[in-house]
Amino acid sequence: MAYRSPATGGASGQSGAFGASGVSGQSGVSAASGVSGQSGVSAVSGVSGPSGADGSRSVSSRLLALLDVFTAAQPELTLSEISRLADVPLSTAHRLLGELTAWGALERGPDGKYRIGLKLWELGSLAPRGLPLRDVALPLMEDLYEATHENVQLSVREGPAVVFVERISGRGAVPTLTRVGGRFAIHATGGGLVLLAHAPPEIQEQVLAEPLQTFTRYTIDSPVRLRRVLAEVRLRGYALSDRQVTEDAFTVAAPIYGHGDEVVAALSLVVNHQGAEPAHLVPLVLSTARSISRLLGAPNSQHSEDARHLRT
Amino acid sequence: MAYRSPATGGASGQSGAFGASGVSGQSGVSAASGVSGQSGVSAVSGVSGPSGADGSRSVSSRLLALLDVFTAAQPELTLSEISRLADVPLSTAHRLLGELTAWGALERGPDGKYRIGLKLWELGSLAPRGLPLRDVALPLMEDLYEATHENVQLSVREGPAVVFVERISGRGAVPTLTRVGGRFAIHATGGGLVLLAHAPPEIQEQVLAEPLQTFTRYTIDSPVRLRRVLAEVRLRGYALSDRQVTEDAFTVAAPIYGHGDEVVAALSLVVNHQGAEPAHLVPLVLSTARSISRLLGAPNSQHSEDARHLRT
DNA sequence: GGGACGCTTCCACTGACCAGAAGGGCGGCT
DNA sequence: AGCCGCCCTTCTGGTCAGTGGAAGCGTCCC
Repeated sequence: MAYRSPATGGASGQSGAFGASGVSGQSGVSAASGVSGQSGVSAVSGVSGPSGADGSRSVSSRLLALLDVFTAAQPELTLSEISRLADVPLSTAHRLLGELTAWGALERGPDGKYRIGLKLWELGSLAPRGLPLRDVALPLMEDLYEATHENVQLSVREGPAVVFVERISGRGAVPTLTRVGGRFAIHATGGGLVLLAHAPPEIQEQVLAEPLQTFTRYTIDSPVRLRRVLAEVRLRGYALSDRQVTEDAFTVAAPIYGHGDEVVAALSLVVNHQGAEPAHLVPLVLSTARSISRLLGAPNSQHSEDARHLRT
Repeated sequence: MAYRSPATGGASGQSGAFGASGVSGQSGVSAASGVSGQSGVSAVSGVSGPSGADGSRSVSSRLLALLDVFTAAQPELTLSEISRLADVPLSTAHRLLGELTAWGALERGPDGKYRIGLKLWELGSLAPRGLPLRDVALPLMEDLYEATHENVQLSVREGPAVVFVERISGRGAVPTLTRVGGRFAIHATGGGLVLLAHAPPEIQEQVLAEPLQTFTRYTIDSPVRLRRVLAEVRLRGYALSDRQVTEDAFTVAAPIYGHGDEVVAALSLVVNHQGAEPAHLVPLVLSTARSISRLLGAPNSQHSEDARHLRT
């Protein structure tokens, strides 16, 4: 049985939010290796919530734990590394990894290391909030890119974090810390602010209740200010983020609506903060976002009838 | 050396027709009517009944079987649909799906249907042959797109099939049948021919031994001709595919090399076959492919030895 | 040449998983 | 309206498949 104390060694829990690898400062808590519904990063002490507090038990959770150890920083691992990180006995890990490999979820390189297999990538590409969304948005993102040659990003919300689904960045554009498939703190990025502003109240409160990680001296770090900014975002219909992630990036972000006029994603344009002209950029982003919403079938984004023929 | 690569060994498994497995019964069969080989390249056995066979034994295989029922044609399924398709008892499916959902591999929509979750998409995005490859290639693909405004595609080989990893297509470009994350018959597409030409002999023989699915009257349908074409591709260093998939598409494809100068992917440009000028397009594709190879660290693609420091 | 490390295989034990059946809600059909 | 079928959810005991310790072996590093 699990004689190892589960909690103490904070290092055990890996998964969690792997933000930008290079970012200094305290790590983003992570934890939450359990299976409980809420990826409750917040579960700091608080309510006991004994259900599933500890250890992976069932086969499936072990299987998933094995997959969970793969991160952007460590995309290739050996058997024993996986066994240690996932806290699964070596022989069990060996067998399960063998099954995963046979199925194609994992692949083994010439060096014997395990890596995520293409089959899993194919499967993941079926996620409605992933590629299908991207497929609709990409052509219009291309247009925005060609018009500006800046960073164009598409992001969605996953719990209290923002996940980047697509990104176009020219060589001359401002460098950003984001990566497609990567997570980031929701209160810092422009797209995150849009998504948070339209998130359910409980999510907002959850974010507001936790310490706000800072990246630059401009990063929003007080709940009061964040609350005010969110209200502003809702009011104006777009978000601005001035050097809140890196010292030279200025972001304009707008919401993208789905079938039921709920916010399903955010479109953001990241430019150099020097010479940025919000008055010029905001209409560009807003109109592109609206066009994407229309393609997604958002009622409020349907113009009159002139948009009919734009459907593919 | 090192450890044996289990790659092709017993990978047969159930490469299960991933494409349009018309499981819905009903009248949906029409699509596959004309197709002899269907996409089931490997599944030769005509055992239609649920009798015997059934490899689902271990828990993990059932878990994976549950995931395997999601296809591009059916990205959202109910519990009982999944149970039927995966041939897993209802209660078992219910429990396993619950665990998958708790972990984030699946999500449930407001209608209760299951769909692939964003977490799985994030995980899949770590596949070395998926996004990382894409991240390197995309900027150069962008350049090629801006120069031509045609379809630019990036594909890799997975067993005896070709998988499309990235695709840029303008609104004015020729329509193609491909989809990012989707599979296709390897002998028909331009990128597939490149990948097959540089694939291990056993893969080539496997493809040559099976009936070659045809899409147009120009599709290569004889092993003899395919063999000749492959030799030609190796000799010239690029592949041409004239209306072999659709009646109006002309494709130029070139190999992309990795660290060890092995072919890891294919870059293809799809244009309208009318007015296509291979003499003009081939150098464009070749040079772009070579640039990507160089970024990937392919020795033979380095211009001189001064490129040493480009290695990551 | 010794030691450490990592991968693979084996096998007896046990507790986690499987499979039916029952309960309750929703929507379509007559 | 009422009926009926479909679907989802929960529960319980028996059984077997998953578990993991340990040993064998190859490789790499001191």
